Amino acid sequence: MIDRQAFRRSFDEMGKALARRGIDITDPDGPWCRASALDTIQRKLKSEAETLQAERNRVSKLIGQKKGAGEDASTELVAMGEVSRKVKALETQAKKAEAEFTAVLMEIPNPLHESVPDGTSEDDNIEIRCWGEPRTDAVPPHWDIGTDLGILDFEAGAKLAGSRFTVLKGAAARLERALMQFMLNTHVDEHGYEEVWVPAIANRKTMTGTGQLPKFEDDLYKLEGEDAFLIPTAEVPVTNIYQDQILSAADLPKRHCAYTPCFRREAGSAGRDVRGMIRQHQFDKVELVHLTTVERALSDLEILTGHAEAILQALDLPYRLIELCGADVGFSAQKTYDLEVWLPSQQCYREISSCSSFGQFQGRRAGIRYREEGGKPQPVATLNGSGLAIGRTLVAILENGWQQDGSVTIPKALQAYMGGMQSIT
RNA sequence: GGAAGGGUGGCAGAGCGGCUGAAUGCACCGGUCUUGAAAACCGGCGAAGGUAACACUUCCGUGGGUUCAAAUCCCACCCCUUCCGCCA
Repeated sequence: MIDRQAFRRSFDEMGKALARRGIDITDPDGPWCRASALDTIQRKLKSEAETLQAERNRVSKLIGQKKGAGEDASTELVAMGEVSRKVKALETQAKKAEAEFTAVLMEIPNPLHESVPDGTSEDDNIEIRCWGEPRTDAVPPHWDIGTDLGILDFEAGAKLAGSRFTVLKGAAARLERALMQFMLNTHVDEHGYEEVWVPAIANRKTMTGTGQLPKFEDDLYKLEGEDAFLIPTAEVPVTNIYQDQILSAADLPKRHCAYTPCFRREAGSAGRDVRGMIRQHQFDKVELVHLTTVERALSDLEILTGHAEAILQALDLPYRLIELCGADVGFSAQKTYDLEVWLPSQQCYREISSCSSFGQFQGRRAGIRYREEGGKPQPVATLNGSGLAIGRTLVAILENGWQQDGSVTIPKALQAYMGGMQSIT
């Protein structure tokens, strides 16, 4: 959620930062203009209600004193009966206006950081750097590689659950598990993360805290009969561990990594990546989450991104780092880097990790605050990134490790996790 | 799912219609004392909105209700603990 103070005091600046996302800030029916109008109404009603409340409090105290002293207070009692009715009516109105205002604020995305490049589509994203040598020879798509080796079974996945589900068998199942272990171990042992294990179901408040709700309910799997959802990413439960807490500045930065399954309805993705394992309704991911100070947010983003890159490098997978332009940065983020891994069958780079700084946007929504010594509490800055998406990593290994004889070479770093297996045949 | 108990400030824990935004202890901050520290003593110390600063308003799980007045009484819901049932 955007900062209310800043919304009023830096209205024009913030509007400009939002306009760079392609949002029309002059549309009177748009959230930006509506928020502005609702704020005025809300504040007026609130101040009217407060004036009357002050009167009621003052006289009620007087009544108490008079009664205590055995004096007659009937005049005040009658007068306050009337005031009390008015207060109640005004309070209700003010509360309603405040709720409407907040609801609209919740739908306004995070203003972009000034360093984010301009752009109108993903074509305007900027390549920052490349790593590794992309292979350019003809490589079959991973679904053929996996099916031929008998380790990916898309038909079984479809039978069990529907399209966009896959069954992994033998070496593929083990590879999935090996990747999970390898990634967690690397982040814990080499990058200093504290590992957490969290629920894969989150309630509405938690989903709202990180920004998935209220706007993106259609992307989530909702549980029948409960106000709870399957998590689309570990970011949700891990960040919200600190929901409604005040941390000490000395506790920051907090760095957590977590493995969870992730569930996405992919409602708007009909026809995209229908074959193979690139876009699944359920996939595994190891996620990196930072809670830090406002000052450190941007520099910590570089650090976090580096931790994700380290995994790709250790697996010897060619990749590039791109910075998303204004039009492509997600709702809650202020700045985002994507890591894209080379897929030889498609002769292009595909997203395998997304690392974002959220500034105080999530901290404000989720009520996660920190206090400098002797200072006032303020929202923490949050960051997160995939470290990495495991299913897509598996795809990348199958394709980049594919040999002419149909076998797949396993990256050295994973061989110990595979029981010494060097290649899948 | 059934029964009982409970949700109060960073933590622990009183309060159970007005003098309570909340005793007390711990933690924390400032001071006295001390070569220094500890102890002891003195003072301060919740959050949000609002203000130039005050004032003022709101917040004792959440939402309603009763009352001139609610942390305190009533209703509903949520969560936690214990016991029973079921179960990996």
